[in-house]
Amino acid sequence: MSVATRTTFRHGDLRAALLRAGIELASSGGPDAVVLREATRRAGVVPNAAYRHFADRAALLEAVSNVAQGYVADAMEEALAASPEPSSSQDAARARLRAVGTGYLTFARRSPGLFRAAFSVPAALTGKDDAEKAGRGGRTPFQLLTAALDALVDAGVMPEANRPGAEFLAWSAVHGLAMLAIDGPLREMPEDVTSRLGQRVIDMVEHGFEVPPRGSPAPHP
Amino acid sequence: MSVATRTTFRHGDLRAALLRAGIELASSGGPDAVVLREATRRAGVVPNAAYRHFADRAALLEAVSNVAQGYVADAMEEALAASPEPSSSQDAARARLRAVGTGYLTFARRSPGLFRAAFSVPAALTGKDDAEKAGRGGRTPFQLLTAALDALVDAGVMPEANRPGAEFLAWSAVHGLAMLAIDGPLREMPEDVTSRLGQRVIDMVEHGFEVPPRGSPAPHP
DNA sequence: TGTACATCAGTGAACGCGCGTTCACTGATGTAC
DNA sequence: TGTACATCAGTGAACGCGCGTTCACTGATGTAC
Repeated sequence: MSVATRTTFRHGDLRAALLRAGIELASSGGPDAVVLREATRRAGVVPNAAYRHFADRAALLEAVSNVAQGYVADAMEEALAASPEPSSSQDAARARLRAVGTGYLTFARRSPGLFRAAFSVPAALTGKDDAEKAGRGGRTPFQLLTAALDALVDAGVMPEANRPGAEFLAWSAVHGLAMLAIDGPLREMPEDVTSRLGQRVIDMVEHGFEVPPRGSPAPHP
Repeated sequence: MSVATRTTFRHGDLRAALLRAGIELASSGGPDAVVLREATRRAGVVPNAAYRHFADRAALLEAVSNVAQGYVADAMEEALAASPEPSSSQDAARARLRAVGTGYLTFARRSPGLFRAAFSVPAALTGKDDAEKAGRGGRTPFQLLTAALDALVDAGVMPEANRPGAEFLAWSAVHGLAMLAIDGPLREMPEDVTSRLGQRVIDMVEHGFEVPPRGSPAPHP
């Protein structure tokens, strides 16, 4: 694979090489496949050399997770770019939220191993360094989601009363579908079925956000 | 823990003992903690004795997963029993669906390790033997969900057009929340916050199911 | 009711595996004078 | 511009660990006559 044939004693950029190897490993086998020794093997280096650049295996895994989260952000931005021109500011806000969900699901389907590395590793998610998780646009998936929800409120599509905690409702819905499609009962389903389900999950979230909370007066039409 | 002191050569019921040990292990460490050698240790038996009762580690894990799924079914039935007396058949149908979701989430919060063993092990979910996954009421979580959705249609609460695939929409929403609360960013949140989020996720699902699908005429009031 | 025998649950010992991590080292690089 | 030296990236060897699984066995049990 990417076994480097080195002539120099110094590697050059071992940290980057290990990270790249870690990403390859996560891609094909998920977070459990991110194995220090294998990463050093692929970088053409002795196992303990990794400790010059990562404190331990968990640190490598966290770095991989951050990169993967950046990719997810990219997928979200791509989905937004691919969405049809909105005819109103309300539609624009809706399209933005849908793109966040669609990008998340597309990435999960396309790179299940990396997806799990991004979002199924407790330590990685707790890590504070937001900048490391950003995509090319400079924002993390969570920031993109938050901004999309804010825009939904600003456009008057979502009642303010629904806003608090909304990121976790939206996240739950798409995350659950992603997990069921990767590990669970949807694993064997053809892609067009799961992607239709994805759009329905997003519909459900959208509806849920537009409806005023329990006990509120209905908005006038 | 449950290290048996045996006087007889025959164990008596080693299969059950291994299964019990497997459940203990999953309870405290999730599916990865279900380790053949440790299970035999706890059963007071030599490692390879396990092979008289399980083909391999995966078979033990699958059995643990099935038992755990039975527990989830029990939690759902308990949630239903605890829900307030419905005043109409519509309310009864809604309460049934809510109980399914609430039981799922309650179990995930109470037994995260077992929950993951139940629903994050591909092989376990694909296995055909439904009876093994049933709770005391004789039904599996998936069967309870399906029945609740059917009841929702029968009561006229959910348009028939929404019915196909609805189990995966509902499942996704609560499953995602459960996973985020176990492994993810909701892990550190106090229980009352996550349980309120749980109810909001269920609200969202309920709303989503009652709204006619895109492009359909609105139902008359 | 008593005995011979087949069954098969659990034993004992060992296999090969790969992992993360620590230790004392060496030798290429970049810097200060 | 040339040389001495400190730095520190990568080496070599080893550690202890626990795992799943296979093999040939032994001895308690239940059954057939």
